[in-house]
Amino acid sequence: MREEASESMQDYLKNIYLIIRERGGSVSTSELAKKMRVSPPTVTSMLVKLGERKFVKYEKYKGVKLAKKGEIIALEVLRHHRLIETYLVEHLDYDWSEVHEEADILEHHISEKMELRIANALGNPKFDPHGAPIPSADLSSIAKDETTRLGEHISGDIVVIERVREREKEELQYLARIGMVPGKQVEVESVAPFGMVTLTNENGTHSLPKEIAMSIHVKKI
Amino acid sequence: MREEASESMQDYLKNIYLIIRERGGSVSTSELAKKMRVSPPTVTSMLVKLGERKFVKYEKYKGVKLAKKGEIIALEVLRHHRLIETYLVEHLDYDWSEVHEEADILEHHISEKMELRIANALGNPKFDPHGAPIPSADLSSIAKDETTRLGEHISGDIVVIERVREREKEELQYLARIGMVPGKQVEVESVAPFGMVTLTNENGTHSLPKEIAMSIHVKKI
DNA sequence: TAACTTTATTAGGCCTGTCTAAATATATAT
DNA sequence: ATATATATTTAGACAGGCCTAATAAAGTTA
Ligand SMILES: [Mn+2]
Ligand SMILES: [Mn+2]
Ligand SMILES: [Mn+2]
Ligand SMILES: [Mn+2]
Repeated sequence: MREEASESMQDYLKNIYLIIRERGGSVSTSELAKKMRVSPPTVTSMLVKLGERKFVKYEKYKGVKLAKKGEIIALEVLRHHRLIETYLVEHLDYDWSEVHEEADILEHHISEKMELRIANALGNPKFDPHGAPIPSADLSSIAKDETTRLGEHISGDIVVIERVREREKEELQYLARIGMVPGKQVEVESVAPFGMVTLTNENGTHSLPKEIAMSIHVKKI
Repeated sequence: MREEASESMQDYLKNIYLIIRERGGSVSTSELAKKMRVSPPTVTSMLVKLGERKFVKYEKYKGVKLAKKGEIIALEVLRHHRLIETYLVEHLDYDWSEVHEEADILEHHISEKMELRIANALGNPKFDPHGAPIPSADLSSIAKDETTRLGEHISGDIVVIERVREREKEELQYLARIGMVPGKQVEVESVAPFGMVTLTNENGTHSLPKEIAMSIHVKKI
């Protein structure tokens, strides 16, 4: 399946999937251009091509959504990505915060056999080291998101971190350093009106910009 | 270094290196075209490009050799290839005979960090599962070949297999099945004039075409 | 709704790696 | 040494993925 789409197409499909999964609706040319670090005309011409090949539903000036074929490819690439990240952390001594780049390349190049061997070596995990759900081997399912965002919580809430979304490596390293990683418990101390959240965890008290707090998924306890 | 050459260039350089290491001299257009499964004009234009970028020394109608820059890239890619093959066998339950394709792709896509982590996980091996030498981390050295070819030996010689060169997967699987793998001892029973060698190992007696016997490197004991 | 701003598409071009067909250089055989 | 065969290069084309500049559509504001 994935071999039907070039590496570049696979990345477009994956990114369309990720944007829509996070916030629904459809994806605009400029949004995709920004995420893929490519010019808008490049996106337009790729969307035309992906549309012709029935990977996406694209209507001029109206944004793009995935067609079934495209969603399957997106899930396949995402499964590879998240399995690779997990493998690098569990078996090759990578840090949580530094696996992304490597996985972003290798996701397109491992065989189905290697995917299987990696998944087996890991015991078929359902989540990657950031807490992101790994699509099932048959690509039929991916864990539903039942979390809230740390940035939505109010003073006094006590939560457990379930997931930290992809961000710049330095940001992730900082969060790791202050103990804001999946599995840790955090209490919301205060929420300032100008977008700063103060939190306490086992490491002490820390303040984070709301944007960062919104990229941390949690469950209230 | 390797990032200066495209994936395709890396493969040309690697294959030029492999041909010259095996038999010296220079490499012809048609030879390379055959090895790379590409048309001769494609090779010509690539050689011109590699020459302009000082990766090779190429003279029209006279074949190609590697320049220093090109040799370093070839060694780097080869190190990746052989480390990956070793890793797949040692840690991901691949069979000796089925690692080649995977490594042929991944060799271009792993980072220097991953190379290092893989090498460490393996204890910095000097040889891959086929017995081929792995270039050193600084690419300054690669084990000298001190073996003879099984196909050169005469009746009565007793040898140990040191290396089995890359061939079709099915051929390697057959050799594995009859116990012709690195580390095993073999006695040459007879050498027929029409190019058939008969051998005895712990599995019994087997005949191999001379061409195959020539791709098995051994040391006489 | 008219003017202006923002977003998206069209037009045209470039580079890489590949191909086939035609031309030419080199090697081989009579 | 000439003719023939083989190997190689040149010429010209194409698809993929990207770009900038120009144009046009959609959205926003007055
Ligand atoms: Mn990618
Ligand atoms: Mn897969
Ligand atoms: Mn390769
Ligand atoms: Mn390397």
